[in-house]
Amino acid sequence: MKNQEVAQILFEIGEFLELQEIPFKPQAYQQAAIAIDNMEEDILDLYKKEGIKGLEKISGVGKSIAEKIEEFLKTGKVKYLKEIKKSSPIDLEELTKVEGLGVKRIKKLWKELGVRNLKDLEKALDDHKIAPLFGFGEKMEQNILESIQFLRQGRGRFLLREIIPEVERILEKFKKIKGVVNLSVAGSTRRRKETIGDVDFLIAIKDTTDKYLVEKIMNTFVSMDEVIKIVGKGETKSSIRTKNGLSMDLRLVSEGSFGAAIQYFTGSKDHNIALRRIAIKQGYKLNEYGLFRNERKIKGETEEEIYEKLGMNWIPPEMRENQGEIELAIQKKLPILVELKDIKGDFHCHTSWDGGEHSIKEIAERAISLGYEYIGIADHTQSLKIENGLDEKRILEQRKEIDLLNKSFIDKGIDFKILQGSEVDILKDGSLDINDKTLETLDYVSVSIHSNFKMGKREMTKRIIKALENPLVKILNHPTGMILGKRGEYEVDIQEVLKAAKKNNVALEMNSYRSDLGYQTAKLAKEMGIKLTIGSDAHNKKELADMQFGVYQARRGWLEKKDVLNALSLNDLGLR
DNA sequence: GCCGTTTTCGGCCCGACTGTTTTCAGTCG
Repeated sequence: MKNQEVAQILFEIGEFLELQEIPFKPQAYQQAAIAIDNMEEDILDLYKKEGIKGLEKISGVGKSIAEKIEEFLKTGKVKYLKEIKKSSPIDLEELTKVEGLGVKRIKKLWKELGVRNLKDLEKALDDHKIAPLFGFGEKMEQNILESIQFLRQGRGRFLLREIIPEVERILEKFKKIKGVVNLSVAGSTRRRKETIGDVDFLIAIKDTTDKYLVEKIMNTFVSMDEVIKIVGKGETKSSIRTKNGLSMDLRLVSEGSFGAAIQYFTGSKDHNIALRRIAIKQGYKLNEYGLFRNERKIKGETEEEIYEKLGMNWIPPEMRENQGEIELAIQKKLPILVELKDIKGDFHCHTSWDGGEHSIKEIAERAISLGYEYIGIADHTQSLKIENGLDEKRILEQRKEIDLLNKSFIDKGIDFKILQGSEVDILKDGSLDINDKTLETLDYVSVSIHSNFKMGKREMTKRIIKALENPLVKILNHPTGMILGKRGEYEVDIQEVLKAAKKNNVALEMNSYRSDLGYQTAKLAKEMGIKLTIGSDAHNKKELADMQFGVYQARRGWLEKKDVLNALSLNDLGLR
C-alpha cells in the first residue's frame, strides 16, 4: 500500500508550508494526509481504476493535491516538495519529533543558530546557545535536552495488550479516592487501537473549585510509582512520563462536563473535527465542557445526550475514526458491534500435543470456565518441526483422546464440545502438508503460512489462493503474517486473497495475539460478505483470555455478531 | 488548498499549560 507514503509526503508539504507561514494551506495538506492514511482502499488501485477524478473523491483532496498524488504514483517523486525543501534545508521530519519543538521554534533555531537537524540541535545544546535566545530560556533548553534523550531511547508505540493492565491498575487507584464521581481512560486506549502512543485519563468530580480534592488527585497521579518525570501539573491537566517511556495525561472535569470531556478526549481527532463541524452547522459550539448555544450550555453530562442532541446515535469508541460512522449514526443505522460475551468458542489454540503448555483437557476446562460452547484445537502440523507438529498418524491418535473427552462431557451432562481442527502448514507451492484423507477426519481445517516468508508478492498470493481452493479448508489463519511489534507482513496481494476467500467460502482469522489482519481489512472483508473468526492463538490456558484483543479489533472493523464465525452456536456452525 | 442544507467566495476546531517576552506565543492533543 502506497497510502502511508502518500500521506507522509502531503504531511511534510504541510509542515514546510507552515514553516513559510502560509495560512490555511498547511491544514489543507495535513487533512488530506490524515484522510489518505485512514483510507481502506489502496490509493494506487483507486488511481488505476478511476484516475485523477478518483483521487479527488477523497475527502480533503482537490485538484491541486490530486495532481501531486498522481505525480508521486507515476514517478515516485513530487517536484513541489523538492522545491520547497530546497528553499529551507531543515530536516523538519526529524526535528518535529522533538517534544516541545514545533515549526515556529524550529524556524527560529535555524535562523539564529543555523540548526538544520537533530545533530545541529544537539551541538547547539552542548554549547548552551539555546537558552539565551529571545523566547527560549534555561528551562526550555533543559526540556529540549530531555526530549532528545527520550527520542534517542526510541519512543515507540505500545501494544494495547501491554497497556491495558496498567491502565486498569491506575483506574482502580483513583476509584478509591473519595469525591471521584466518574472516571475513564480516553484517547486511543478507549478506542482500542492496537497500538497506543500515550494514555489519557479523565476524572470527574462534583466541584472543580474544591482545591483540596483537586490537589489530592493531581498529587496521586504525579507521585505514582511508575512516574519518572512530571511533564506538567495544573488544576485541570497533568502529564507524566513512566519508567518504560509511556506518556500519560490526566484531566479533571466537573461532573456536568464529563460526557463532553470523555467525548472530546476519546477522539479520534478526525472524528471530533467532523462532529464539531456538524455542531457549528446546527448553531452549536462543541468543546470539552459541553454543547453550547450562545454561551449557554445545553448538554454535557453524558456522551449519549451530546450525540443525541446533534441528531445521531451514540457511536461506540472503536468506530470513531471518521470513516463514515457519523453518517450511519445520523441515519440511525449503526451496526451492533460484536462483544466479548457473544463469543461462543475459539478456533485457534494449541495444546501439549504440539509443544503448547497445557493438555487438551486443561485447555477445554478453561474454555468451559470462559463460558464457551466449544473449543477448536488447532495444533501445528508436521512441517513445523520446531513446534513438534503433528503428522497424519498423530492426528488420528489425537482424535481418540478428543472423542474420549467429549464422551466424558456428555456423561457429566456438560454442554460443551471439543472440536479437532488443525493449523495445517501451507507449503511453498501452496499444497498442504497433511493429506486430504486425514484432513477429512477433522472437524474443520485451518491453514497458515509459517515458512518461506520472503517470496515475491505474486508467488505468495498464488500460494495462499491455491491453499484456499482446497475444499476442505475452512479458515485462513493470520492472513498477512504480521506479528504486531515483532514482524512485518509478508508481501501479499490481500485484495486477491479476499476475493479467493469469498469465492471458496473460507473465513479469515483476526488473530488476537498478532493483530495481523488490520481492522480496515476486516471491514473490507465484511463488506464483501466474508466471514471472520477471532482466534486467540493461545499456547496455554491463560492466553485463551486474549480473545478480548481480537474482539476489540473486530469492533474497530465494524464487525457484528453475524460476521464472526465463532460467535455462532455449535449447531449453527454447520459442522458434522 | 479545500469546500458548500447560509456559500463558487469566504471561511477554515478549540482550549490548557508552559515558559517567558509581564500579557502572550507556541505547542500539544
